[in-house]
Amino acid sequence: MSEERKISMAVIRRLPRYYRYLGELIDNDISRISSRELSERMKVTASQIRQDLNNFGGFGQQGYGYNVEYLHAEIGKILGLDKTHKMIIVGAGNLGQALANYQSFEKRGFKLIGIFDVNPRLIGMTIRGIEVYDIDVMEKFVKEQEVDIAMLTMPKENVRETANNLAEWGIKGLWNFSPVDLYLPKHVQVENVHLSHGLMTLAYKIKDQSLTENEED
Amino acid sequence: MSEERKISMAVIRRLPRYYRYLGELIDNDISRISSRELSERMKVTASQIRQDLNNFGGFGQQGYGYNVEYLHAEIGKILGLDKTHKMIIVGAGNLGQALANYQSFEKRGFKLIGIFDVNPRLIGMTIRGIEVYDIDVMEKFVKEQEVDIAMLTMPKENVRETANNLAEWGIKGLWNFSPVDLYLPKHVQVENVHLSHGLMTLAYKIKDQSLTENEED
DNA sequence: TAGATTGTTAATCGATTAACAATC
DNA sequence: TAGATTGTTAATCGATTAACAATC
Repeated sequence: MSEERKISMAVIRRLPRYYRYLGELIDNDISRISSRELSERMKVTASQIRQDLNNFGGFGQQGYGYNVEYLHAEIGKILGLDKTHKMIIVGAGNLGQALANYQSFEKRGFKLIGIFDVNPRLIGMTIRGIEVYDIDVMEKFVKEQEVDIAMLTMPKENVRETANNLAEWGIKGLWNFSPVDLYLPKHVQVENVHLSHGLMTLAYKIKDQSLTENEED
Repeated sequence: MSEERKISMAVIRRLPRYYRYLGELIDNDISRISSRELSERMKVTASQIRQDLNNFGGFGQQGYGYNVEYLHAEIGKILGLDKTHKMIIVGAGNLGQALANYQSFEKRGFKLIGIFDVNPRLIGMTIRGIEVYDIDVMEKFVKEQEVDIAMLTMPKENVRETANNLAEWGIKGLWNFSPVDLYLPKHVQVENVHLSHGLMTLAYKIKDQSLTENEED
């Protein structure tokens, strides 16, 4: 069945950045770009850009470069942004509320359809039109709505149990904001945002000026 | 002048995770651990752990393993957590407020001393005892207080200019939460949290089950 | 002393960069 | 056609893993 290449996460993690730069080029009415010029803007090698893209197919044209709009759309498809993802937030505290207010996720097809919390004072509240429900009804909701992604913004004490439950109820991806590592069945994908790790890394960089910094995402 | 090794960012980005696991071991009254046992808990190779640690010196003892408390403290020192870092938040919106409420940063020596915003309705407010100031007084504040780190949680439109200003005023590190890449003088370290990148990566993983995932931080 | 486990060197593996023929 | 730039192979570089002698 066609392609049988294994694409490394290093490559995947660079795609959103390409996607962002290409989006900006579109905003600036730039319709065509060469790997060299893009490499200068992004501070990476042109070679890397061409290698990365060629993991997925030949999107460019010799002597011309890449069509910005087309490449943007293709990378979007690779990332799955052409599909709608139904999301919920578990934990309506500060961080949960902050993320609920992110408009930009919708634009990429990530649709927030529910927020859950244990706190009676938050239940019934509405954030950007989305209701905060009692966590007791989460099982029913996740199963009936076929929720794809859950953002875990709750206290770390309950994260493991909640993650296991969600996995059982058929969730496909967890976006985990707690300082806990989740080990789940492989049909559930996990993406961690360990904020404190980033802060510690920054502290190190401040201390030690002699870096090798390979790349940021 | 002693050590002259170049330590890669791949190694540095693993340190916070070691630090976290060692902290948990301390909480569980485990005072000693071998690289093999730690590797099983963390799902990495024992070899990698020993290699990583030996970049900074021999913290273990043959036939015994590592003293948990000692290793934890040493990694803390490497990361610079034994020093106090003065922090400010620029942008008192949802995300800024969420981060202002993170207690755990203080424990690692990151001390929030001010929050800044342009919105008159937020100025004067207090979050966890820390005042929200008018952004007009930020220059004076940063210079007088010798602020180390700024968390940038403001709208992306103003981020570049603010970052440049902060760099000029002597900031050492920027923790950037906006979908913008900052190119600054090398005496200013930048750590990005591109939330949307993480979400897009998660969408890809959901789509494509055949991963190579190298490692999370 | 015997057993365990590190520190460290060597081997492997993977990712990045360079180079260039293919081709628009 | 000549020039530009891709797609792709080959070379290099770096990171991970394996192996084992040193040593507690």
